[in-house]
Amino acid sequence: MSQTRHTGPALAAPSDADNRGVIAADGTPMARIERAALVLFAASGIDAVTTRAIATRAGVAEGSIYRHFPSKEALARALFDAIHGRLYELVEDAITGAGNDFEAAVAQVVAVYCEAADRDRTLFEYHLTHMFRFGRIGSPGRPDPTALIVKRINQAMTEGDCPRGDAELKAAAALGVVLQPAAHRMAGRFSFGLSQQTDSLARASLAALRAA
Amino acid sequence: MSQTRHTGPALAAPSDADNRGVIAADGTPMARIERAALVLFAASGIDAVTTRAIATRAGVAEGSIYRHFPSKEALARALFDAIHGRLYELVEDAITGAGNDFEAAVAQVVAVYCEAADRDRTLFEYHLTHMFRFGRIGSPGRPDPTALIVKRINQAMTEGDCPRGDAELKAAAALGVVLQPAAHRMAGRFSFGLSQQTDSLARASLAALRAA
DNA sequence: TGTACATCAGTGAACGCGCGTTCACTGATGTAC
DNA sequence: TGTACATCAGTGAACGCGCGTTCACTGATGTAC
Repeated sequence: MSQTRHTGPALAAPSDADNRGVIAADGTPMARIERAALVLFAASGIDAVTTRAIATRAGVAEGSIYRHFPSKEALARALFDAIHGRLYELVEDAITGAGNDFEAAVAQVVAVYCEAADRDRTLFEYHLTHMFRFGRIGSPGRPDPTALIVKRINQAMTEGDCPRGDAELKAAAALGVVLQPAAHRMAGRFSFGLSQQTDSLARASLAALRAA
Repeated sequence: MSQTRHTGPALAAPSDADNRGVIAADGTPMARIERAALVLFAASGIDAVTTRAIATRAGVAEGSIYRHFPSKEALARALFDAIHGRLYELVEDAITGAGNDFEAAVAQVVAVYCEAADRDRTLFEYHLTHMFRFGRIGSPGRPDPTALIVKRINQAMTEGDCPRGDAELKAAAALGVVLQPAAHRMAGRFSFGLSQQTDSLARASLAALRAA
């Protein structure tokens, strides 16, 4: 289990050597390249963004991008992996922290997603819109937040905390309760913070989980 | 309200002159171009697909694409609008068909999405993955299935069929219960038909709706 | 401390490939008289 | 019915722009002795 709790700037895991600089908030050229790429990728999608545009926004020469990333695709993947891995840690902590209390685990996981969605909206929306591109299952060793949730649901079913059913389906339904509002906010359907709705969404998520 | 019910091949609205040929199943070059583009767009995203690839798969010359669509982007948009408009009709019919029975309305709408997701998986997944690109709110006159759902929820709240709350949030949560499983299936997390889970998802959707 | 050298982030011009789109042409079909 | 003409889907070679990437060069920093 990870040491880092919900502290630190943005979603970056502080003092994580493997993720050095990824989405860090300091003003180094590398950080500025990452942030510029993130903002543009989130707004228009990876393929619609040129390395020219990234460099301009970051205030560096185009060639500088290639001092830090082997390709534009690798840059995009590094950004995705940073947020994806961070969510894995946060979900892991949330579930572990709730111990045997299933309802608390659900509430904590929902809180993790709501907070992540609010804390760094651009990063979260990038994650949301590029799950289809990078989030396909099957790469072993790849952190998979959903798998943690599925595992916890299976445990809850054997312990009688949740009606039996397909755990993958239940996990998807429960996650959808949180992620779809994030998607709708992104589409301009509403604008309030998801964190304000944590309780409401936690209840809805649990209800969906049990009913599915 | 539309005349067409859940009949006809795929998701095409039969005998709809405005959507002539869009996603039609006949073997005309135009239909083959649309189908080829749809399959490739759904698999790799619009920007990663070349007009070369579309033409090859459709068995036509590259120039032929431009006899039917002014640009690749317009082709992509036509495909999106076809499924989006079709979903609007289906949701409209489902809600109208249920009359004053709110639970039935929820169940019918969920059934619409499950059936659409199974009937033409490629088309539905294209819709799902390109909502972020084409589905931003704010274009007046554009059909908006979600708006229908929001309206029905508001009605249910005034009639006492649903606890009060933010209708947009409730709609998102309820939709997420169905769409996230579709996304997870797409990501390879499971493979069964969503139609088999209609009852289960309808219950979960209603529960989320009430709890949110 | 001073000198020589290695390393490396950053630059910006240049490259060349691949892409969306165009265009002159063809043959089939429809229409006027 | 036959002839002349218009329309239009389809072809495939060609175009040229824009893109991701490369590369020779610069200056700053670190290190050996």
